[in-house]
Amino acid sequence: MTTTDPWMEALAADRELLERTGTAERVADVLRRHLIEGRLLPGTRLSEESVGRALAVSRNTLREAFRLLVHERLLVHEFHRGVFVRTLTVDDVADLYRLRRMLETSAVRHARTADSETIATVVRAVEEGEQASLRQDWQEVGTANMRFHQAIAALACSRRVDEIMRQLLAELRLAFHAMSRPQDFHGPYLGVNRVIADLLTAGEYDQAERRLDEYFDTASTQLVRAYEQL
Amino acid sequence: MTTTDPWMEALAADRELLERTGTAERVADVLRRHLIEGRLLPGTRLSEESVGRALAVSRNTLREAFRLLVHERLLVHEFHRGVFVRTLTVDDVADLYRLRRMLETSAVRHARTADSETIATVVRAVEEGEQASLRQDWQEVGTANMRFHQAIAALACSRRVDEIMRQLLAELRLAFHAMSRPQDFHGPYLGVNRVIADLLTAGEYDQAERRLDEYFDTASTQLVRAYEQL
DNA sequence: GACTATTGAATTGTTGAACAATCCGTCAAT
DNA sequence: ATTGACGGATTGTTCAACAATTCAATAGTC
Repeated sequence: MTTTDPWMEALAADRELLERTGTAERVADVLRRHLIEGRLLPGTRLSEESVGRALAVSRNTLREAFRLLVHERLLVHEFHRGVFVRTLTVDDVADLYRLRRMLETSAVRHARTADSETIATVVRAVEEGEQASLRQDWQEVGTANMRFHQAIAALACSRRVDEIMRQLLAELRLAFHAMSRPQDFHGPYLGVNRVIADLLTAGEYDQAERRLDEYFDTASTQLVRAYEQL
Repeated sequence: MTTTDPWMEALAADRELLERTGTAERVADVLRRHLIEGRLLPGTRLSEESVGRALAVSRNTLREAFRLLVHERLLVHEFHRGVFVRTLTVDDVADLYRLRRMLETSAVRHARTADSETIATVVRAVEEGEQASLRQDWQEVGTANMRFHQAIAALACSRRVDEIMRQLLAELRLAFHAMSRPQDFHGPYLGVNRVIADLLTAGEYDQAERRLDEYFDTASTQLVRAYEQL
């Protein structure tokens, strides 16, 4: 009876949903949220004692959480000095955009193999951005823009690409928060996003890729330029 | 006097060379080497007590090392059960090849901006593979092939791409070690590698990219096919 | 015999304390 | 202003303890 039951496989697919998680992971989640929301300025030192006391976890558990975030490049670790909120260099920002361009344009190129629901997610992100723009909710415009690009990367249908993209965007937020008017780097691209989404639904993948590539030309130089003046 | 001395900058560039490293990192290095060299069969459980005793480190330090390797997907962590050497599924192998194809073809496309030394590294990897093939040293043929693809990815001139590629290839080795005759998956591609390298030195980037894409068509289906029969 | 419940040993999860190693600011000396 | 020594504070690492959980073996039930 325990052979290949058709329903059992459906259950097994949801196996990962009930993955229990330890304290270190949860601590890392909390810190990660604070980091990507810009509550901690780059360069800030996170002392084991104070953070541990604030979250009521032991130093050992906290250090495990720190390791995770260091591996995700949100924190940097200096031996015998502690962990600090990462401060991205101009080279880092340029590098992040290089990687983004590679992943996203490749994803669009392989979009013809993606199912319609995946493309619908892209469209939805654009719509949410447009509505947020009408409300003049620039904060939400920014996160909708992030979701748009996450959705673009998802066209590759690869768990690993999704994961890399998640990390990449989290890291990029460190750069955005360091600047004075982050809105300027999301609002102007609403139109391009719409065009790309429409091209995707129309099946014009080559054109979508070209538009995306042009977007990166302007967006990356703009951000790098702005980031250069510390 | 401590202003912008021309030599001081040269020194500062070598700053990263003296990064001291803690015990956890070194433990992770040791375990990583054993993992990618196939000394531990996938599915093997690494008990904190025995590994800690073997390496003479405390449980806490060992757990920090485990976290790093879990983050690199070389180990998997099951709550209250321990860490195990990862066993890749067929989907994992397919996903790894999807990501490789994206990164490597994109890297080749942007190869025109890479300096000649970076391309020379590709050629060198091919030559080392060819010489190892003459010696019938199939082990070395395999690692030379890995170096070739690492060098291809390096054409993107991105620290992050290099890092992702390193992890990706380490993960792939888990799949190779699980198979009976790993040689079959490196040797046949020596010719293609040579062709791609020659096209790169000749500046024929589009053709190089097309050849690489074709390589992935055959290589990925071959490996997935072989991996399906457990 | 097949299935379920219970028990207990073994392992992991987490904490707290301890000590060594190192960093950093301070102050004195030159 | 530079150097050197001192001392407090922080991190690096280990150890011991206990709670939580798994796993295998046992016994019990139909």
